[in-house]
Amino acid sequence: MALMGSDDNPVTANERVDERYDPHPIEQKWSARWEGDPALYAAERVSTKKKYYVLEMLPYPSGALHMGHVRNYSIGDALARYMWMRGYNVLHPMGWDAFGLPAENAALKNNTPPRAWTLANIGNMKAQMKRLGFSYDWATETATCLPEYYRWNQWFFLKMVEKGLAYRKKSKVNWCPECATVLANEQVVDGCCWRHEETKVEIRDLEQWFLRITQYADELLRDLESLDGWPEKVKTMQRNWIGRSEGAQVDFTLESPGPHGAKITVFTTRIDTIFGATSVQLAPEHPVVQDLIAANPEIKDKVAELQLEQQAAKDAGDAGAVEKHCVFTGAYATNPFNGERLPVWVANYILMEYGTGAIMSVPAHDERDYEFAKKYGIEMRVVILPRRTEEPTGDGEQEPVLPFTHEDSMLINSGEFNEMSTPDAKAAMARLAEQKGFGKATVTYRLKDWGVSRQRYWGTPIPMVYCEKDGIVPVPESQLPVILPDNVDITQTGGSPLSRVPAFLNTTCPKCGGPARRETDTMDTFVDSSWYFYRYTDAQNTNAPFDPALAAYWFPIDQYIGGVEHAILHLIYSRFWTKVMRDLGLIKNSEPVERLFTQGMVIKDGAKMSKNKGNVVSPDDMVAQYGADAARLYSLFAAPPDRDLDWQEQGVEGCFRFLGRVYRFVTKHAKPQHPEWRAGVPAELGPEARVLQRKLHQTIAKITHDFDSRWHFNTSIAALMELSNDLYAAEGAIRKGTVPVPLMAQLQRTLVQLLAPFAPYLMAELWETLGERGTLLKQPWPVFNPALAKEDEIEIPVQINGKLRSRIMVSADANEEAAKEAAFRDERVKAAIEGKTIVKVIIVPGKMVNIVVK
RNA sequence: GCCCGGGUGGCGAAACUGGCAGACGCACGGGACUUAAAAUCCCGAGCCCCGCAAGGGGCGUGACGGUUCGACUCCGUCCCCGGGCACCA
Repeated sequence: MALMGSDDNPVTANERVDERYDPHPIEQKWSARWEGDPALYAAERVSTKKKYYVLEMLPYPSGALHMGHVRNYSIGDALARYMWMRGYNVLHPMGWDAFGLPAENAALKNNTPPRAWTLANIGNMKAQMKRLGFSYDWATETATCLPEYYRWNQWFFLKMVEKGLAYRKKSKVNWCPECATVLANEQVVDGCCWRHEETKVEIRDLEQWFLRITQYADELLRDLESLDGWPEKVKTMQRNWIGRSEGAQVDFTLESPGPHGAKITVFTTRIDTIFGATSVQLAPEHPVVQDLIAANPEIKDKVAELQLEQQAAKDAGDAGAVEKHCVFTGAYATNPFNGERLPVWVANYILMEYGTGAIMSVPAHDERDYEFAKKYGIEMRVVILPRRTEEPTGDGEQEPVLPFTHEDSMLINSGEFNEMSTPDAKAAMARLAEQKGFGKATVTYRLKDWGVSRQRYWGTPIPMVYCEKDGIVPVPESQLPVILPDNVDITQTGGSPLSRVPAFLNTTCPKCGGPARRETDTMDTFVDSSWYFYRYTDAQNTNAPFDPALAAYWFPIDQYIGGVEHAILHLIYSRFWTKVMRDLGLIKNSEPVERLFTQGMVIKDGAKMSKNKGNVVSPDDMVAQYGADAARLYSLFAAPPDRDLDWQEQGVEGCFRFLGRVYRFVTKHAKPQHPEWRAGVPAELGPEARVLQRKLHQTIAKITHDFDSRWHFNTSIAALMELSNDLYAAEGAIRKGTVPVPLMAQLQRTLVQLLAPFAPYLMAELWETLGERGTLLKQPWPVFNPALAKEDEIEIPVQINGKLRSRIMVSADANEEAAKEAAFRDERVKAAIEGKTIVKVIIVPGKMVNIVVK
């Protein structure tokens, strides 16, 4: 055995002192071992342990992972590993959101069939994930494009048809010319397609399948209250999206009725102001407008113009900025509350999609109506006043500043309702309207039913058949899955590609056996991701989407991690689907996710990474250069997980260096053959050893606390760096032999365990170096001893008049008296208060002393 | 316009309940090792001023004001950046 330097003690130092940290052989070695042990990350089917379901949002298999994925999965993986070490039965699955348009686009571009393209991408990305060392149970892997999965989409769809939750209707839909398909409301952003930010969405009339999510609107809203583990921001976004608003509908009778009806139903949240209504306003697309045009053709062009203006405003995504224009139709309608005759107008600021597409205009008490009425010189009538809590100061009614819209008001000029408060009047007026049959209290939602038909190929076929004799007929459950055919020409545009596949299109009616056509639209891919996490609990099941008993065990998901961009789309559909499944009797839980974490974006050079900006960093490059551990470590170290992360390659290098330091320390100081290596740590330690022991216990406390509460892994890793720095600083003491071998062993073992959730490859290797067998993952998490973590002596600041003037050493549990004494004994303090009067001394034990002098 | 985040050294950040601002890392400077370099190890460092130096003083968490013995932290007014919502009756 060759000894190194002359002062190297053979008992304390190994020979591989200068060995360089090369992550690649280590990561390859462990990758191969883990690959050969499929049970390693498998959840126990039957277990006495507490369960923990940690889930990261499943990726779309676009071809390669990006840094956002690496960050997302590094957070989830650290948590999964930690929970394993805490002794939980952990489910940590992964899958693929494998249907969707990019596969068709790629097919057009490269002449590769969508299936082959998608499966190749999955293969590639799965290899990347394995290379990064994520602890997924691949036995539960799910790809939504496989018939084994999507048949259950079809099954759910049939159940929803049965329950009246899926229905077909003709309606105005959002059409993206680029995607050549329909979009859900949720997929339209500022009048443009969510995937094509430059492409304006067109409005088309189409027959579509809809899911009745509005039936659950109230519950979706109400249950947000119970989601304590969700970010407030996401809940607010969902609340806004659902947009519940309580109000009333009131029928205004038309003087000259047309074929579209004799009345105009308006929606208002302020029925209490109805005596102040001075006109009725219709959306340009309101059906009654057709009748009014027929009666008065002069307004036709103007209405068309208003409609165009409205569309332009929507496209611009800046609706509020567009000027209000209106046209008087010449018609009149009667206010049922006071029999008053009101002019009917068409206005460009009234939306057909919301409420009833008609309003009563109350210029004195509504900002928009006020703006419009001022412009057109329409009468304003004040019918509510601020409520006086005290006696009026003067006589005569005080005119409020218009528009006056406060809820805390009192009615005037409103007949029998005079002097009622706004809430009382709302209730009383709605009641009267209902009694007399011209209105009622209603609730309106912004949320619309979910249009799920897509005129695309690469998606789940909708399991319905059209028969000339029997009409729309569901495919019987026994005939599922309706297989998506291969070899479909998707190069032609216009219409669903499946409609050009006769073998698919032509079928027989399940009812009468006669010739029939299949539905050729496919489902929105958000259907796939609405319930995939249930499938993970029972991915191989061929008789049901999953075994209810397994779902009951694993659900709700304990921790879901993903990007905030899914705050409404995916996360609201998932909540809806869970409630439907509950009502189908499949599950007991009403919410899928207990705790939700939304991580920040990965930024580089001040912008989100994107091909356009050319600032993309490839995970493969990072792994090739620094190894998976360093890349993952950096993605957690550079910023707290909820904040945006600025990617700096030199930062990765810093993490790589840190891992190198840990590697070298352990390879140098591991002495598993030493007779005392496994002995207990002595109760009495010298000062140098004690410093290390204290730091160790403080570090365990810190990391444990970070996992259990804040998830500020950047500070966890910083604490581990501090521990490692202290170990290096103690090398002199180690050489002298003043750090007992059992403590050395404990220091290294614990450091490796604490780092294991963040850098699993190297820690597995070092665990072995330390002479340990067995999976690190299944070792119990280190326990800290508060007595050992406690400082004996601490330095505290002494301030004079709030300014730092000195620092003193006191015992950690020094009381006020002791701290005060020590402070006044200090030379610098003495000098600073010389000749001054002491007004007051503030002492916070263990923190500071402040002496106030004059 | 409304609702959330955020604004701290050259940079990423830390300070968890009002108690030493800048932990940890990057970049930088110096030293050790080396024929040399890389790698590694050690030391330094918010800014400004005084001093040859040891050291001393002042300023400092977007701006201004307030509360307090004491404010990155609490309150008020405002500015900037990011995100969400926005004619929703």
